[in-house]
Amino acid sequence: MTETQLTIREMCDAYDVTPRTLRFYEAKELLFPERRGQQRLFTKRDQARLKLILRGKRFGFSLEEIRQLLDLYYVGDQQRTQLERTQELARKHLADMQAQRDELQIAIEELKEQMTWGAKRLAELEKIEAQKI
Amino acid sequence: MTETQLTIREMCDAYDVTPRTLRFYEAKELLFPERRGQQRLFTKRDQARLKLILRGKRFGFSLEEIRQLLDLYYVGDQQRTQLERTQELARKHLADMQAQRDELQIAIEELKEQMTWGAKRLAELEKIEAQKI
DNA sequence: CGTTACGTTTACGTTAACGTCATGTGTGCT
DNA sequence: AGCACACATGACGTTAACGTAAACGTAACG
Repeated sequence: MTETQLTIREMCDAYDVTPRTLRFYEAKELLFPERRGQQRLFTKRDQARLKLILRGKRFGFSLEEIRQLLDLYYVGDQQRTQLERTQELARKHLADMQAQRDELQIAIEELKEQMTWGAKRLAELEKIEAQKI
Repeated sequence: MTETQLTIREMCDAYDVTPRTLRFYEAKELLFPERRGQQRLFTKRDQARLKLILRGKRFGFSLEEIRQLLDLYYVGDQQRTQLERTQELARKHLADMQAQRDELQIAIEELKEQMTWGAKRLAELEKIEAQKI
């Protein structure tokens, strides 16, 4: 049975990060590993959070932004005003992400065009080289 | 007729960047403004490049990555090997961007789910508050 | 019992991408 | 001529997100 608690090394291997990074995230209150003596033990919750952190980073969100968003996934027993604030924040991020996706789609198509153009140029160059021989 | 050459200030106003940023991009060889005496004059080409730079940044690419990609849009008269190298680089970036888009789509859907869940919680809390009154 | 492996804290170093400040120069207006 | 003003060039400062090194604890292994 796969242990639900991971040591720092197992965590690093599993998610391809360094120990320094995990300690840094803990210091920034993004993760809250438990302790066995001095050792850190990363729970399922920490693992889920780390996945979200890494994903957020790939989308260009700062750690501070991510920290606030993480609350959304672990609401549990919040006050009403806090919950409303979190929802509002989420709305903004959602809009951000949708805009980013749309713009990304456009950029992808443009890049594809440029590449087919480049491919044509290459084909021409090869023809010319073939003639030289 | 809208002048095709922009001064640094016009450029800043048009694209919402600071002079420092434009000089920095020039130092990093991302832009190549001409000179009238000492003054910089940003050509159409520089403006197009700046748009691509800003877009690249929004997608989380580093300036160095962007610099290399910009070549793709200004191939003109490259050598064959250089052109091939550029195409290869573009393929990787394209794959990157597509993966990013797909992952982004998934994250968007997940976030939406969390938000409807949060909305339900909010509705419950409001019911309870209404009863208290 | 020494040492090897893994973990900890503390502190200083590093890189990217600019911001900020001091100082100098050319340009047009009055 | 005098002056403001936009722009130029260094040079140093700043922030985020870690890297790296020093100095120490502890558990297992031969």
